[in-house]
Amino acid sequence: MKPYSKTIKDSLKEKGLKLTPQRRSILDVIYENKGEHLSTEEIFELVKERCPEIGLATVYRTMNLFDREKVVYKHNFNDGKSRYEIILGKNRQHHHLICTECGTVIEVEEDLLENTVLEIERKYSFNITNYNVKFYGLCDICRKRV
Amino acid sequence: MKPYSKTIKDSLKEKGLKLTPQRRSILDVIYENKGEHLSTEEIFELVKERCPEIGLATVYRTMNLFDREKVVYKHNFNDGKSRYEIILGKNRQHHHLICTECGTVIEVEEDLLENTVLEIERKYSFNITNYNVKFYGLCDICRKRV
DNA sequence: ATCAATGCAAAGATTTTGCATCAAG
DNA sequence: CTTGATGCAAAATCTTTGCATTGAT
Repeated sequence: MKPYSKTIKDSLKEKGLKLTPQRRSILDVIYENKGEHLSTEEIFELVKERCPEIGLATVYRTMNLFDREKVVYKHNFNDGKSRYEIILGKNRQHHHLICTECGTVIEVEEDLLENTVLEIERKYSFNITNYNVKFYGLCDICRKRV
Repeated sequence: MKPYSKTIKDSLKEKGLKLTPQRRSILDVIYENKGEHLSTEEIFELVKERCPEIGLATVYRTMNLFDREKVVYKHNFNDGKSRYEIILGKNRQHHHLICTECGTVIEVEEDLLENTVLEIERKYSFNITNYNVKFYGLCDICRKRV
């Protein structure tokens, strides 16, 4: 049993939703690629290897479901498509450095704003469940090249 | 003369690009709506009022140009379209609280990570030119309602 | 039996592109 | 005149939806 299965299955069942073979395969794929930021099409291709009858529309529907249920985080790196990252255990995202020259995305693992969250919540009367930071600039290679 | 015109015109000219009437009108519109996050279509509609012959494709092309030239920041609030915000003077963005229930976007004016930027730059060998924080959660109204 | 989930194809929406024309240096 | 910019329409993407069918509970 994959480490995510129990909790996700439960939280789906609570809402009368099912963990179908298709959804399980998608979950497996995004778990096994937890370092990547796969697009819907890429997930579709990978899932097809183990579940050839799946349709692209199902992947789109499932990713929307997983986004609503906070199983994944939906990223936008300005390449025209949504990209997804599984949310594991701790409920906060990690963050990204995005090179504006070559588009490379580098993960940042720090807990950047844990201290600030409470302050902002109070000041703006807003209940923060997650946050995400994107840093834009030049990666090491492009800085030397440009 | 609008306060942005000088610098932007210069930085365009340096690259052999022109500040045409269409581009100037777009600039006027996004400057006059600096509190908003207008979509391309919305910009198009507003620009048409003062420049009726403009085509939608020109607005798309111009917004891409302005994004590359760092005249605007291209936002994604997961509503299916890109939304733009003019970048004025100080080169850092402000940040946003996004309600996952109703989609409301609230501006956060704090300087959140100025102290952390240098640290991250060193640690990841990355030259940060801008950053953006999105906080997700429930706004005051939705928290009471849901 | 019921109700959600699926696959497929069609439709929708946003964004990009090809091309002839226009405008400025 | 040369080169970028424009407008229009067509094309290209990505994403959603309608509908008949399937599959669990």
